[in-house]
Amino acid sequence: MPELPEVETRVREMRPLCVGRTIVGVRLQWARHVEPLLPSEFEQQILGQEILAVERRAKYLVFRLSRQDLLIHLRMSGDLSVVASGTPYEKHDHTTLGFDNHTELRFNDARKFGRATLVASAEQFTAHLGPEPLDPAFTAVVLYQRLQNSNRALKPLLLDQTFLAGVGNIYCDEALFASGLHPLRLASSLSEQEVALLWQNIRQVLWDGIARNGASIDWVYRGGSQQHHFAVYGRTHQPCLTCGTPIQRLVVGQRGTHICPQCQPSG
DNA sequence: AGAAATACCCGTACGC
DNA sequence: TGCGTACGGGTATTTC
Repeated sequence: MPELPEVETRVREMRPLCVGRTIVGVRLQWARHVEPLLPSEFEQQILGQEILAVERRAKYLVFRLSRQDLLIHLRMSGDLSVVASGTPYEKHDHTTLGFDNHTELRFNDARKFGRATLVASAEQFTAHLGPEPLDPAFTAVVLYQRLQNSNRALKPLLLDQTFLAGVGNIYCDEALFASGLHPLRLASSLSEQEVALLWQNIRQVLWDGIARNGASIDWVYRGGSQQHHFAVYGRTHQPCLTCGTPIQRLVVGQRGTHICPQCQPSG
């Protein structure tokens, strides 16, 4: 369940392993990974291009290539790694890019939700997305104005990538809890004070996630400890860390939602 | 037009 | 044990 912090973690991990590499080989095991291009088109276009930079926009990893941009979205279960050429393939290694130094970038994606999109311009491709929550330009005032313009419930709005880019279900629940806001509150009903708190907490939970290298959650089924450091997400029926009230799970906009009914009054 | 619901996937957890 | 089923999650697409 990579959200902004998990994607940012991968960006930082991939950057030193990918920048400066030239793509000399392609292996596609799942054609739809590269839609809307056909595998043959994808391969023909990407071969020979050098990776100039690795960046992030929303939940996309952006690989700046010689002539194009490659955007990788991990969706639910995707993960990236760079391994030595010849390393045996893992079960769900669907897309592999071979580099000029005997290493390979492997896109493992158990649920096949991810995408590797080759485009002329990442900016154009992501133009419809909302502001970056960690960008200095994203101020509390900007958030307040955007919330004022909406009649929707708070949570579905925060998850709408055209409203705000990079926040997913987990960090959304965490930010709302930290702000004492009920997920069904009407966006435009928030006071300036409430928005200021929400703005601060959105950024805080994201920064915290990045600081922990996105390792707070067992996202992509990496074996071992399933420990996480969240206050409400995944803590249904467990006591609220603030007041002890059992955490409730409800469904908001089709999404599992975790709240403390005491700390996040619906009224 | 805008908002809500559905489709896309499959590993996992659960019930019988 | 093994089979069947519900569930989750981000976003493009479809429906309301």
